[in-house]
Amino acid sequence: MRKMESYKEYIGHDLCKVPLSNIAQRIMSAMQSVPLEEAQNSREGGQTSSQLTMPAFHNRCAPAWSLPEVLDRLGLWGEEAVTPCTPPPETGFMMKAGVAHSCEPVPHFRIPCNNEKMNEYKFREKKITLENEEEIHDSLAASLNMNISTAENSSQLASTELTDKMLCNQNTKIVSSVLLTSSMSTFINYQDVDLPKWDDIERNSSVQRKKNKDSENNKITSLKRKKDISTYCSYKMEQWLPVKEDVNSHKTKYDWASEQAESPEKTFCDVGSLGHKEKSQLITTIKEAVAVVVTMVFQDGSSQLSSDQGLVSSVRGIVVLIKRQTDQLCPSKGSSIVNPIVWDACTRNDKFIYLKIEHSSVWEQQEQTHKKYIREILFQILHCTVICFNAKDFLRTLLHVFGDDINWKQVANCVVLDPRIAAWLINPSDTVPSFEYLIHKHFEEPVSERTVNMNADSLRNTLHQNLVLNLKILYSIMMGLAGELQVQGLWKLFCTLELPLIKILAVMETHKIHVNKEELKRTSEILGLRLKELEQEAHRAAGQQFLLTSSSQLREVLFEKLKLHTLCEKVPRTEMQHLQSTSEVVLNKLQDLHPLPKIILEYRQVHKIKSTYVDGLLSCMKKGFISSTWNQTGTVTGRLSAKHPNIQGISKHPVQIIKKQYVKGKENEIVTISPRTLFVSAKGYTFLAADFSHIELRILAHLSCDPELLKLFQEPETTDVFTTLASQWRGIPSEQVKHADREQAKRVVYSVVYGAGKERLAGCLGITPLQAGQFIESFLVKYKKIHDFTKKTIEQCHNEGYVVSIMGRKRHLPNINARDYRLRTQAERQAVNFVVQGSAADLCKMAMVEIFSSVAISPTLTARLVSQLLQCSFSFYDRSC
DNA sequence: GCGGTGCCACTTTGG
DNA sequence: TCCAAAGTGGCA
Repeated sequence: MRKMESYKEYIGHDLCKVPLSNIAQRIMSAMQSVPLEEAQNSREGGQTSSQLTMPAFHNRCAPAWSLPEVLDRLGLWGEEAVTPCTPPPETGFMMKAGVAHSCEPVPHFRIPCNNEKMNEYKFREKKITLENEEEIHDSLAASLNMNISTAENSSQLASTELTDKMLCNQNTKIVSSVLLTSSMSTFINYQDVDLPKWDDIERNSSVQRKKNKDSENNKITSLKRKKDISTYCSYKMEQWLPVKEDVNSHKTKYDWASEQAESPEKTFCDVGSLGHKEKSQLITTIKEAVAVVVTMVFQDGSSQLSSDQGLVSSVRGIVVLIKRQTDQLCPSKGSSIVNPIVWDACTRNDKFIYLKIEHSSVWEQQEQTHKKYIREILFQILHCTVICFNAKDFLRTLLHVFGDDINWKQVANCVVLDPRIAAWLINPSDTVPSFEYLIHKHFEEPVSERTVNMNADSLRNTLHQNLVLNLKILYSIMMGLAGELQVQGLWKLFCTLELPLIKILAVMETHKIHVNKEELKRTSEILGLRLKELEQEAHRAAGQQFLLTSSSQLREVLFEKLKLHTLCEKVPRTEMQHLQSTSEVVLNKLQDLHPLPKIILEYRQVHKIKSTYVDGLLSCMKKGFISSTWNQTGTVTGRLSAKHPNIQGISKHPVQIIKKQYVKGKENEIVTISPRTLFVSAKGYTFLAADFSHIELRILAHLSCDPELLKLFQEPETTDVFTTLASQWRGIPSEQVKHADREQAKRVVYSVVYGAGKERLAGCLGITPLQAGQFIESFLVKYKKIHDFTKKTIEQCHNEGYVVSIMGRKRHLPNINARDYRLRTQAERQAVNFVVQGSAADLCKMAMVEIFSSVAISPTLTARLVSQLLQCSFSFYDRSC
């Protein structure tokens, strides 16, 4: 949400006239550097090139995944973007369309690992390198040049040298430096020395980052109070030494019980107990750390690593494992995950600290001093590579608790690794419900904690010990998953899309969306009254009382009492129990035979609005606003999902309610209720909705190369594909196509593309199955290559066992070779759907990441980027506008 | 009889 | 025998 005045300036008028910053100009010229023809050639090239061992779809992904380039290849840029234009000679942003299809992404990061899988992977990579050396060279140079040239003004050659160095010097690479050049590239890409800095946080390349880090710290230190009050310090420096570790303890694979319980203060150090000197020493330690592993501890004693983590409990503190050096990992046999006990022996320099967040009853001044120091530490932690299970929750808490001191731009700059997301990316059918589940999965042994027969003290000791051990395990699991991601070719996707998205979602969740509570309550009453009326009408029509919301009771009335099924054709059955369905499709069929079905249809519509969008929304409200929770690992296709409320499912279409007037002579009033207008923007602001246009269909056109479908997008007069299709089918000019027609056309297209049966389509369109069958056939004849694409995808899935999106997102479909016809065909449809829907998810996430990083730089750039990116499809959801 | 839980049917959204 | 979600209420 931006200030209205600013957006009017940028969007309301001619965007081309908006002056651009230096870096924005570079981006824009790079966006324009690939002519349409060339882009199309590369598209065809991508289809025919099959020398590589990777699946064909994977070949399409660009090694340097810049959004403009990917979109270019999909024909997603507007006219301006495809006009040939020579970029300025000094630009480090040249895109080479020809390289786009040729290889899988080359990861910048290596986990020292000797297992066979890794060797095989390296071999494969080497093979690719030899075959496409030049292209990879160029593409890497292109991707890295953006990072380096702006900061160091170096040539392409210099950056390539750096790349080589990085690739050769694998065994000693540390996580943080790697992430600077891969996951952070999204943000660093936009760097320009000419750009005004928006805050004190450095946001430069790895080289400059280091320099700035030092000066940043000096700044922080200078902010510190001259005298630290540490009167209640009872612990000294020695006490935040590493926990005692038993080198011989790896006799069993995973022996929790063998760890001796120690006193909690020896386990990890509460930073509140440190003296002045120790405090600054701690800051230095964090500054030099290669990574930090963090977890939040809640009031009820649970942590982010507990399976029953504090749902209601508030945050008590944060436990941090400071990794001072990269571990010399000793991989266990047959597993890419390192045995934590073995690994334990190599980590003597690690430190554990505890940061108290909760407000206690100590003197106000001490509290302030403490908070200031905690803030300093967190500030420093945000400069490290942070590993956290459910990192989004951690970042959101930081924004919430330290909202005055830590803003979203600082969070935007940090590098977080979340093993949950890594595990989900490897197997998207697995939502990875808890950390314990993750351990269980990777060590294949039940995890139990020794908590029986203990007094309060030893119980606490054990909890602390477990926490320490869990943080170590978390680190090693993350390392293992990183290796696995590389083996699977998912590392770049993880770093460039999923990791930056964590921060975006954390920031999104801290935003408050205001809701008109009074309006909601009023609406709830109106709807309640209408429901009562409809209930009475239904009882009269049925000739008996029954529960309208109960499908079984309705089934009884419709088919046993009124026997309506005997008056029409076959009534569809429910999926699981094969009972006569009472769904919308059925009720639509029955509505001419009896008044009851129509009443039920209206009742359901009103009931849905009341329960989900009005009362449901009220129950999600906190102090007059709502904020959805976003789930990054909740879908198999890579899409995001939202809950409490599901903001993606808020009804789009307004509903008209007859409000009866109980005053004589007064006419009934018709009230229009549109759930989306119940959200209100703050004064002086407005909601801006921006959307890709026909993204899945465009992806389908790209992947299938169907000439008819491509034509639809290439014809300049075609503004909206579904409107065009609806006008063709109905034989009316496109101006006369209603919104409902367009929506129907959309559903029909997707239904047919993804393999809907004629019965389903017939129900959807209100035509006979025979007609529907004919329609499907003619559609697939007209768009012949879609069918070819579907066949090819299914075939590929049969061979490989999985399918891949354009950016390498994978979905395994074990049922693809099932004997059961039903299971097999379902897997086949899912395979086709995943390739397209997963690719759309890739692009949407990429857009989010690009837009988010550009917002942090300049609204002008953002406006240009958004408008081009989304084909200028804006709408304002605010009645005041 | 009461409350919690899981499954199912149905609805909304997105494509 | 379109795909992917979340929310609600009934029912066992």
